[in-house]
Amino acid sequence: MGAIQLIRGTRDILPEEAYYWQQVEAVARQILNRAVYQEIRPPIFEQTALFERGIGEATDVVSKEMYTFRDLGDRSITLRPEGTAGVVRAFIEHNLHTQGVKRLWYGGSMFRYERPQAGRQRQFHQIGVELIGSADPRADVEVIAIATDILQTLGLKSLRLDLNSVGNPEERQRYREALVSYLTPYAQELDQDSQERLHRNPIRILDSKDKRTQEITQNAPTILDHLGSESQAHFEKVQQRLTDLGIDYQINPYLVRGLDYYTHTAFEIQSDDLGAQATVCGGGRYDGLVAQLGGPDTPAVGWAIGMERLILLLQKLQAAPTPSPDFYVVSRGDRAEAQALLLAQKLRQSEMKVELDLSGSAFTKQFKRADRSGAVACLVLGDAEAENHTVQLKWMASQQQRTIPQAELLSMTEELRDQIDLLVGPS
RNA sequence: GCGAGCGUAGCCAAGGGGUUAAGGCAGUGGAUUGUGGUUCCACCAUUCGCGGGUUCGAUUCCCGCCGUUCGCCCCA
Repeated sequence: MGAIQLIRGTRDILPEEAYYWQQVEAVARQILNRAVYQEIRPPIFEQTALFERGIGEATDVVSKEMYTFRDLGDRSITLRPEGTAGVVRAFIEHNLHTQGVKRLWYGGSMFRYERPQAGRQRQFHQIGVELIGSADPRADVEVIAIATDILQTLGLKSLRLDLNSVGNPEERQRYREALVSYLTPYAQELDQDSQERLHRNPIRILDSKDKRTQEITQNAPTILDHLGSESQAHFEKVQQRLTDLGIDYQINPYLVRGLDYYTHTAFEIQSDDLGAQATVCGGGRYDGLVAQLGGPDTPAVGWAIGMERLILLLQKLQAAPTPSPDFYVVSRGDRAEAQALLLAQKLRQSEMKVELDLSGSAFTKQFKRADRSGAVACLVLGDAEAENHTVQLKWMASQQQRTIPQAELLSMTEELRDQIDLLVGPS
């Protein structure tokens, strides 16, 4: 068939699902507002070099997952694979560091060329925060607390917060060497992937799912043993403050994040209900990134929530309500139809929810649809009503019906509102 | 990028080398041309993801492609 279909790894968010998106956006907005985070909207595409420099050329994201192309001016353009790099670029470009500590949030589409899977798409959406300009451990805790607040307010339970410190670059380098020398004698026993990672990215071996590899790494040195006293103090403070706030976490020394810019605190919030793509929220501190991208040396911490994954969880928790109008307007005959349209418009302007039947079919059919729409009441206009400028108001549940002048109906919207709220509750 | 499973209507599906491709839900029309939720009737896939092959004949068997699901990898 000739119909054009959507591109692999993309999805249409249909009205039923859009309900959940709006719910998440509303909750997130509210909680971010209270913490006085401001929205920032960088472009969806940037110079390729931004991501290469920011995320790291050797990372999977940059080396094989970017949507990169040349535009007509022969510039290398990349659709953003994550949000932090663009936000930091904007932070530097507009000298936002002159404004002290900046608390920013963003939302929108990200693009990665990956094999689609449940909870993993090529175009996906994130909401993220960046707290730029503070090295205080309380900053780490603040952003984590915002994330857990959002998730909790949405009703999500049984999520795990995994916490680790990846130290500073020097500590990580020392650790890397220690790990390689520990693993090298076992090289032949490691699984295929891990053998390849031994020199390219040994830290990743720690979260291998291979059984034998896991046995070997059981006794491997951990990053936590290689932290200097400052890093250690920072990490301990973060833990202490999390505990103060009553936020449960578990230390996971194997937690490694895939983007190069992370320093010190790294964390993930995971769910058991998502299969292989368990991470709903991931983030951490990135003290080197602002300088790395040409700005003043500025510490920062942030996270991103995966909207699709979050919504998968939400959908398991609660069904989306179907929207139903206050009034369903039934009409037949030219004059009546014209008056019905006008009446509907006026009622909407008085903040009533009104659905107008456009079919022109028999009243029986229109009432059938009115019933299915879940309307609280029907407004009926036929030839007789059109003639007298009246309308029949029929309450669906009680089947009580009376004839009212249209002008009167419009002047009693307050009472109608009260009555509807009484019947079905405020919407 | 690799491995495995799946692909019959808007949704859930039965079927199986030979022409009528079950059924249910939803939808549309009617019984009921001015009044709903029940009921009854009718309609609703010239076609079984797409392309090619085998065959007298394929939706059914084979191959390729596409999509999707699960896992690996990676991450949100």
